[in-house]
Amino acid sequence: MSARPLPREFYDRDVVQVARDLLGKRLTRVTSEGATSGAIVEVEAYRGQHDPAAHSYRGQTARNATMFGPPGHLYVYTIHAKFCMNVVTEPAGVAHAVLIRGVEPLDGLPLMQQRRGREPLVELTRGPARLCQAMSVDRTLDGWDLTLGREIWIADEQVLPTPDTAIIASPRIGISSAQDALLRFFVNRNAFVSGPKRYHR
DNA sequence: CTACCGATTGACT
DNA sequence: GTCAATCGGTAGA
Repeated sequence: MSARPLPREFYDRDVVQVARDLLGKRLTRVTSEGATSGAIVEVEAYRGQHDPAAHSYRGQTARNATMFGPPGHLYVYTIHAKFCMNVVTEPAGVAHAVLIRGVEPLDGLPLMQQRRGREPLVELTRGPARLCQAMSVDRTLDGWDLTLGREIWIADEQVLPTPDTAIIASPRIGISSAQDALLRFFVNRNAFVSGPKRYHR
C-alpha cells in the first residue's frame, strides 16, 4: 500500500471534483491512544461565496477563517455541541470545502468503540459528528495541514473501489437553502452512509 | 451583555 | 415517524 498523503495539488482543484475523488480514499488519524482509519464513503461539497448553504457564504469570520486559507487544510467546526470535519479545496481566498459525512472503519475499531461508548459497528463512523468523535477530531485540529502525513491525513490510496457507476449524487442533508443542488456524493449501498434510508438513493 | 439558532444526534411514540 | 438536548458562533441591544 502506498500510504503517502495526498499532495497539495489534489486539493487545489474544483471542489466537486475533489469531493468525488475523495470517495474510497483512506482517512487516518493517529493520537497517543493509537491509530484509526477508514475509507471515505460520503461527502458534501460547499461552494463558498456562491453557495447560500456554505458557512463562508456571508464572508470570513473567526469561525470559518480556515475555509479562506490554502487548500489541503482541515476545517473543523462545532454544530449542536458536536464537531464536523471538512477538507479545504481550491486556491487560498476561494472558500470552498468538502464535508466528510461517513467513513467505513478499517483500523482501530476497539479504540473507536471506546470513544463512542461501545456501540454497534455501523454507528461508529456513520454521520459527520459521530466520525469526529470516533477519530478524536475537535477544534484544536482546525487548520491542520493534511499533506504532512501525521496526526491526521488522507492517503493517496484507493481502499474501496468507487467507479462512477457506484457514486450517487443527491441533495445535501440538514440545510435549509440550496436544497436543489446535487452536491452530496456517496458510495451506493454502503452501510456507513448517513441519514435514514430515504437518503440512501 | 442577551437571544437566537444550527452542514446533528439519539431517545422516544 | 417526532422531538428535545446541547453550546459555541453570531447578531443585535
